[in-house]
Amino acid sequence: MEKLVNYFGQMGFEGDNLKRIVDSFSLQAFEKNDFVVEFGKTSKHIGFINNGLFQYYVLKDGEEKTHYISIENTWFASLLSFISETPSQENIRALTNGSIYLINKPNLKKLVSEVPGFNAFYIGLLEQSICGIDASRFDLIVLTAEERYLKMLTSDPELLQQIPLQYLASMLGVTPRHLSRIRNTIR
Amino acid sequence: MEKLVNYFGQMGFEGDNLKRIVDSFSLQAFEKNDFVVEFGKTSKHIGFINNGLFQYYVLKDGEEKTHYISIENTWFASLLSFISETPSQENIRALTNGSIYLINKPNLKKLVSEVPGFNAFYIGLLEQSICGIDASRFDLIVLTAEERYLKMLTSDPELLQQIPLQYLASMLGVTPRHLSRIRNTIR
DNA sequence: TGCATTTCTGGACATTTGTCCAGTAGAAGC
DNA sequence: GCTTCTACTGGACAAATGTCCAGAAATGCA
Repeated sequence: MEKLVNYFGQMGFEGDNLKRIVDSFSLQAFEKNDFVVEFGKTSKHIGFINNGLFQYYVLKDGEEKTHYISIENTWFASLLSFISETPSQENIRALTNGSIYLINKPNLKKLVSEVPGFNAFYIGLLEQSICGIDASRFDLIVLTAEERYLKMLTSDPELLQQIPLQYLASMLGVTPRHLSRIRNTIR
Repeated sequence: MEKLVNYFGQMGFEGDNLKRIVDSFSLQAFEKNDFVVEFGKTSKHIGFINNGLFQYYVLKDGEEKTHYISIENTWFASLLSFISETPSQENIRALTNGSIYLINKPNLKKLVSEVPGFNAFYIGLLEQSICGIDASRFDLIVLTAEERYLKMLTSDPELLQQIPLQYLASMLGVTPRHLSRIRNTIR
């Protein structure tokens, strides 16, 4: 649980509170192609990624539409399903072997109401998530696929190196054929 | 402040707590074309819309790109700017005369930390916002403009009736010319 | 009511993006 | 070392979407 201790330590928790928080998570391993969240099932956990790459996607007319990929040291959630306790509209799958520190909703709620400061931490986490998702939504409307690609080149270079271009194309909202054209014109 | 009293009453607040909450807001009127939030300035408030239509947009190459429109009885915010206290990337403007109950951040924080239950309310509001924004982002990647239009027809009929099609086209990510084609093929 | 302004539609053509596919290169397994 | 699989590129053509624009319809205002 080392990463988790470090993370919450940096967030200002210590002693019994830190232990209480860390003990509420459990580390689960996933092999390449394992599902973490499956379409139609309600997601009961959120988590902090210890290592690995996880692909969020939906099947449409038999095709995978990737809308997000998370990497290590970031939070992981099928937000809509977890928050509203409804069946997930998406699949989340391990693209590599990896592991995630998971926590379920009852335990999360307990931390929020019982551990001093955790409530402020959770509000901060929600606010950060909103900023990230809102900015991403903003870019989808305001920027072209080429501009989004250029933005990723500078803002997420480590992600770009790790994931196959076909997934990236899907995230950008274009076909692999077209991403190839975009990459070609940039050179 | 009637709408606000009703709203927070339905949320389970009463007596002194309800009064304390409502008194933290102030009603501000806007005339058509007034700016509520201006590009480059940090947004200091969030609010609850008493009445009116408010357009969120950005100027790109001299053109307005509308990414959202809020209507009465919903919450209003330039989220990224308000939360992260950075200059707004967007303009928000009144499309009609209207008014908004506004609250600033210090007052909001006080309510969160001092009024019993407000903290849970605020977490719920953030969670609801995340669900809405995430679903919208999801649709932008997974659905075509035509599918998004059909979805709005059933999910937001009142909004469709109120806003000019040019703004709707922009929200859907197409030109007015193309929205006209979409509407034509649907008939 | 009538004029001015804004909004909406759709034609003609240009550009962008997708589809289908074949070829190459590199990685993985035996 | 050879085969097999997967990822990536780019050609040729098709389909979707944008640009420019003019006329029609709707709306606001005097």
